Parts: sequence; structure tokens; C-alpha cells
Amino acid sequence: MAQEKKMVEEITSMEEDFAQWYTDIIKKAQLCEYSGVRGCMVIQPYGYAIWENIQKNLDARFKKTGVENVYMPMFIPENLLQREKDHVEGFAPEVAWVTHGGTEKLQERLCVRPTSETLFCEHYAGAIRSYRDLPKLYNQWCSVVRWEKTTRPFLRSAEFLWQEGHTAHATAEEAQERTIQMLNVYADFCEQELAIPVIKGQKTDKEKFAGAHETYTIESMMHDGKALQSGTSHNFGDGFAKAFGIQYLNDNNELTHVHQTSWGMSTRIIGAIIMVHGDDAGLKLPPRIAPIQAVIVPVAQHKEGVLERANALYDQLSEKFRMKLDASEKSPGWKFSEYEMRGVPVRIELGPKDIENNQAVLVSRIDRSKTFVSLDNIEEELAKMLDKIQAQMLEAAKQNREEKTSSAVTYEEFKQIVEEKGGFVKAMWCGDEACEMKIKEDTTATSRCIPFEQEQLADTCVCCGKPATKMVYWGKAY
RNA sequence: CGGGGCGUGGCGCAGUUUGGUAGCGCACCUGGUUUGGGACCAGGGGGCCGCAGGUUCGAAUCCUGUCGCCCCGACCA
Repeated sequence: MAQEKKMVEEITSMEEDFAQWYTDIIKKAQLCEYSGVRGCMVIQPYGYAIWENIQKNLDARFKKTGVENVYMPMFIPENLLQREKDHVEGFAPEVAWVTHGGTEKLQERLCVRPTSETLFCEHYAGAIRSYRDLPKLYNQWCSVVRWEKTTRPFLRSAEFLWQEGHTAHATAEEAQERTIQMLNVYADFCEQELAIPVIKGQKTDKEKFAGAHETYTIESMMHDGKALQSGTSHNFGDGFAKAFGIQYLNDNNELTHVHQTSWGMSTRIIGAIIMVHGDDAGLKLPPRIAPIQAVIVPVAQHKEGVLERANALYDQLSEKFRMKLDASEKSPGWKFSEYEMRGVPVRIELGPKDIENNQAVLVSRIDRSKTFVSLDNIEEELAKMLDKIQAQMLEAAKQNREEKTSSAVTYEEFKQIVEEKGGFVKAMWCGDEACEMKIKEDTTATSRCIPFEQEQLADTCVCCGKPATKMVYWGKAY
């Protein structure tokens, strides 16, 4: 595989320094900027446009399953947050507190939501009376605040945008079904729209969400061999219902606790898009969510008729695609690099020679391959190329994940792989948290998930040698 | 919270060791020539040198304090 030629010196190569590459991409693609507020970022128009496309698509998928959007307060009174023990303990270290209203000290401090389980629960406690009120399938798009010690754009910021779905059901079975259903929505969204293949599975008790009975996750593999938890779906059982007194009368007139779920995906997924698809020339955006699917770069635009034709082409293609025409005075070469860095899937070059031949040049972001197409059927050709790029990106991401997935039977093998190769390591686990801790201690790798698709690699735990029936994906994670 | 680094036009930096008129590259503005992979020439605008004290005839530079940010760890989406 030939390394792509680097056209712009301002992006550090992935090989040289992956962390620097990541921040360079964000800067050059103008996704976000550091703000004057500690740990918080300014999401720029291009970055926000990606988020809007993600939102639009996910929101439609949610609604198709019957989910309704609501909005909850951003403040949570301290007593409310403390209602569920595990939940508070999980979040207490990273909540921001409001202690004053104007100049007066508040009698009870308010936390800025790190997540809204408690608010939804309080609301459900009042709103649910009868089995006829169920299920409640709510979601909200909002930002949450977690006082992180170390932050990185998109991957971990003190405030981030997300959606959090919260549902209440009559039975445990229904809640479990919904938990898996939403995990599948995320997985399908990632693969189909973002071209990011994911591993679906369950979190170990150690890694599960504070207050959850079970946590399910989709895990994806970045280009540097580190894993990223890309979305989670939790089954709360009736734990929160008991803590918050959410009860209903069933059809036998018996008072019963509801069963709940919650599920979320955040702007962190933009970090995944960058680190799964990007290369040394910049960002690569999957056509389905790219704010600009194709950019028209006129060549020799001062010449008679070029801009007019480019404008007409823009008008025509804008009917079906998200387009941009860059008629600025920058040189064509500058524009080529610019839109490559920003990950625009297709560039359309249109110059005097093309116009003379009634053609345009389509250039793919994947490999800079050029295709000369007639202006008469450019719509079909562009659609074809975008589909192809989408498929190529998913394929490349799958291949990268395969290359970075290993399995280990002995502990020596395991440690060596984590240290030298990185990536996912599949290995058997006895189910004991002590082994998880030891593995983390020895290698800094954590259990990513117990995948739904199990393999029996061995009969004993990779760490302690005791009998094991579960295969776990391990790896260093963001 | 530990370990490291950095605060100087919008961005990236030099200048600090040895105090003496604030500089360079990019970006920006004007005009011209250019235009199929980050064009060139000429002219121009823009800086309480993070902040607060101190030393000094004089501080970006020395001293004290303070605030902020970035990177690497531990904790987390």
C-alpha cells in the first residue's frame, strides 16, 4: 500500500505523533477551537454541521422506534442527585455545582447535569400511574457538564453535546428488549452512516454505568490501535424506580415498579470519525454525513464563461447533493489541499478545457483518482462515486480493525500483544473482577466488552488460569 | 492530583542567558501580474510582551506573587 503523498506540511503525520496529528486535523479542518473557558471548546460551523447531520439522522431513527423528544432542566438539586446511591458515587467526583443565585447563597446547591437520569426519574414518578401510561419513550438533545481533569477536543471536554434517551417500561423483558434495540440503532447508524464498524457487547460489572444493572456498548477501533466506546445503552432494571418511587397499577390492580433504560451518543463520535477515517492529508468524511459532499473548484476562473458554467453546475447539483462552489481568488492548488484537509469526499474540477469538451473531473478523496465525466450525466456519476466512497470507507475501516485485532491464550502472549501491537485483544476471562484489575495494572488495557459474538478460544482465563466461558475484547481505550 | 512545557499582533515563533527604539513567517488590506496540486511583485494596517507588585534613569528581558493553557500519567463518554 503506497503511502499517500502529503501535500501540506502543516499536518503532523500519524506515524510521527498521532495525538498531534489529531489536533492538527481539527485545527486545519476547522472543526473546533479551544475557548477561553477551561476544558470547553468552541464548535465551529463545519464541526457543528457534522453534528447537525448526525443529529438529524439519529433523531429520525429514534422516532421511527416511537421515541419522543423532551427537554429537562440543566440543574439538579443535590438531594435529587443523591437519591440513587451508586449513581451519585459514580458522578460525584466530576459534577460542577451552582452555589449562588445572584449574590445570595442557595439553601441547597444545584449541580449542572452530568446526565439526567434523576430528572427523568422524578418526572416519571409523577407522570406514571397506570400500565396505560407505559411505555414512556423519551429522549433529549442537550449538553452536559463533567468536570474532567484532562480534556481533549471532542473526545473529552468539560461540556459536551449529546442525546440521552430514557425509557420506562412495564416489564423487565420489555426494558431489556429496548436496551438492545437502541444498541442496534447505534450500531447500524455507525456502520451505515459513519462507515465505522463496531463490536457490540456487554460491559463487565467494573465498567458498567453508575446505577445500571447492565450496560451494553459499541466499541470501535481507531487508527492508532486504541479503542473508543462509541455509544452505550443501559438496562436499569427497577433500581432507579425503587429509589425514586416510580410505580404503576398493572391490569391486576397491583402496584408495580417500572423497568427503565437509558442510552446515549455524544459529540465524541466526531472524534471517532476523525480517528477512524483520517489520513495524513487530513480529514475524510463519510459522504452520508459530510456537510459538503462535493466541492466545485473552477480552474482558470477568470476566463470567459468558466464561472457561469460552474454556477450553473452548482445550481443543478445542489438540488440533490450538499454542494459548495469555491469561487474565491485562492489558487486552484490551494483549494485542492483545503478541501482535502476538510475531508470533502469529492472534488469537481471544471476548467476551460472541460467546458470545451462538455465534461468535468471528479476526484475522489479516498485515493485522488480522477474520473472524467460528461456534464450530461454528472448527477448519476457523482451519486455513484459518493456511494462507492461510502462503501470504500467502511471496508477500509473494517480492514484496519481486523489488522488490529488479535487473540491471546496465555498471559505472556496477551501482555506482549498489548505492549507491542496494541489494538483489540480477544481473550478468555473467568468473570472475576480481580483479573480485570490485574490486567489493567499490568498492561493499562481494560475490558472493552463481552461481545455478543462469542468464540471459545480456550477453556481457561487468560489471567488466572481458572475455568472461563466468556471471551472478552481487551484494549487500551480513549 | 503527580511530572513536564508554554504565555510576545489573528496563528506559529524569535528576542529573555548579558535590561537600552518590539521583530520574523503565515494570515489580513490596496494595486498589478497569475490560476489543472497551498502563485508572484510592490505598498499598507495591526501588539499594555498573561496579570499584579517590586528593583532600575530605563523591564518582554531581573525579583516576588498570581492566573491561564497545552502535553504525559492516575480518573472518566
